[in-house]
Amino acid sequence: MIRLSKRVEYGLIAIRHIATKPAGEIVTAKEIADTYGIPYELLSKVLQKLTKSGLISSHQGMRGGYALARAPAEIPVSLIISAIEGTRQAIVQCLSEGPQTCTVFTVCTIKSPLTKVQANIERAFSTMNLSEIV
Amino acid sequence: MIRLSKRVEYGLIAIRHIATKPAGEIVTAKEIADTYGIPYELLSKVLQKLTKSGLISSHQGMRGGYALARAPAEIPVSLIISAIEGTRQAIVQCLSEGPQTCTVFTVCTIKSPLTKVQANIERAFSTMNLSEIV
DNA sequence: TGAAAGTGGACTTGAACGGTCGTATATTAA
DNA sequence: TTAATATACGACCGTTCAAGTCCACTTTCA
Ligand code: SF4
Ligand code: SF4
Repeated sequence: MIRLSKRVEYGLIAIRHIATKPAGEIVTAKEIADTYGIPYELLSKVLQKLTKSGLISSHQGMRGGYALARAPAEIPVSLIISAIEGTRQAIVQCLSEGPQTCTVFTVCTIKSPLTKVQANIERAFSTMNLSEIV
Repeated sequence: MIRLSKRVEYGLIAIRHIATKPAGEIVTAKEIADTYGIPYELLSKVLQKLTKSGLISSHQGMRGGYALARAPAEIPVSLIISAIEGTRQAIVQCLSEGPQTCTVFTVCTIKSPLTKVQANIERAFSTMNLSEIV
């Protein structure tokens, strides 16, 4: 079906939470987890992925935590999704894992229209940035 | 992630195949399965669901098969998806299984923007009909 | 009557998701 | 220097679901 993973939802909630704070303020994973009732360990994983892709910056050690690495307007939702999902972010297999991975690719008659749908969805997510959902 | 199920893809391929035939011509599940290399039993289930929702008509017995029940322009892709997926066709849980099913619903800060995204996707699928993908 | 077709339920398998645990490492305050 | 607090990271577990398979039944027509 067409469903966002919980990780993506948690990531969106978390990065939005960070964005509501004064710029540069550091927020801990625990604070976010407690605020929204999200499993701490799972949220940590998500925040680490967002860190690795450069959307937020991490600060280890005591008094550490996370802060935005860019302005909210510079963070499209599409980047958040791809940071968390890695591959598997396309509506159909052949568009994310490659044509070879689908056994019916050569005779498939719907990949062309679905590619257009995919483009529409991508555009929807890339034109919406963090500042719009705060 | 955001992915169409294989059932939906098979359903789209199948119903498009039927639509390419002269109106009223009956096509067997076996013919479709053979043409596209789709597992026959799985395809049958999908066609049965499309039949139950009135998008195609079935004819049992020898020389039986399936035919379109409406004109292609009267079959939006959204109907095909909902016929096959039943529930679980929303981008987030709270929109398809109901608000109560999500443990963080009351404090969730992203459901409002995601509802808009959902509306966009629904519009994309409901404005595209079968005649456009043939 | 029998072959060809749809109907429908049960079942298996594998992968993915959500979640958890344990440990290592970095930083800072006392 | 040390203890507390925080991220980093990999391994692990249980459930659910998608995909596919199997089989028994019914309908229809030649
Ligand atoms: S080739 Fe067709 S069936 Fe295969 S993944 Fe792409 S759209 Fe789906
Ligand atoms: S309430 Fe928020 S977290 Fe829960 S399903 Fe809806 S969007 Fe996702």
